[in-house]
Amino acid sequence: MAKQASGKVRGSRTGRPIMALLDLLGRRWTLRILWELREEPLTSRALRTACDEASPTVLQARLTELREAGFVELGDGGGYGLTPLGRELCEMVMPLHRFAERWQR
Amino acid sequence: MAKQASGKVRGSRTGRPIMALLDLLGRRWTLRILWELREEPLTSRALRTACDEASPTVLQARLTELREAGFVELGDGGGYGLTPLGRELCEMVMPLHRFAERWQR
DNA sequence: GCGTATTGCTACAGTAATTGTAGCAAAGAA
DNA sequence: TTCTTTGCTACAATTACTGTAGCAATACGC
Repeated sequence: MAKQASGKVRGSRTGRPIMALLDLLGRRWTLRILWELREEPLTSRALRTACDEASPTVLQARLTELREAGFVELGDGGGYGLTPLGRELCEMVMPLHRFAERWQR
Repeated sequence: MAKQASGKVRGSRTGRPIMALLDLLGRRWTLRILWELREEPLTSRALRTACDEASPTVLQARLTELREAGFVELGDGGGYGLTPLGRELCEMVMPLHRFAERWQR
């Protein structure tokens, strides 16, 4: 897959940051990755296991996007972890846990 | 497109509700739809306009999913609006607005 | 040195999801 | 009737994702 043009973000045609963010979070596995990294950094393999064996192709793509967005970083000794900004975003996703349990179906 | 098997939710293989919710929200336009309905109900056409002319095929699919999930409902006089549960979920998405503006790029 | 196991990452073909355009039936207003 | 709007769908083209396999680089024990 060709890499996305620099700086360009799908869905941000209006220029409103919220649209770019909603679009980024609305891609498959993005929210899940943030969720799985909520406690500790994970290696790419561990992350894949946590994400129900999702294909490394997408995971790699999402990780690149999340890194370019400044939410995720690759630590020195390997392993992906949340940046301070990413942790802040994750804090907004966490409450979904309790909501989901009340929601059930 | 064939309709999804009843009750089955993609990404919920573990049975954990949070996974089903993250997967639902991780589909294209889902978060955006919740965002656009945050203030008032919109007709399908108005929603499409708000969503940057997204194809009615996906919007219809997402609206059906959101209705089955109990987050969105079709009012008597036409027009899609959030249910109380959906409004609650929307409350958790709203803070992303301010976050996105600080995030920018 | 050697093998072996890990790291992050990529190629490739097949499949599923999304797009873009066009159009439908039903309900209401003129 | 005609015109307009409602929610909704068909269809082919395009894009995104899956599943499997494998790469180079690094680090282990031997």
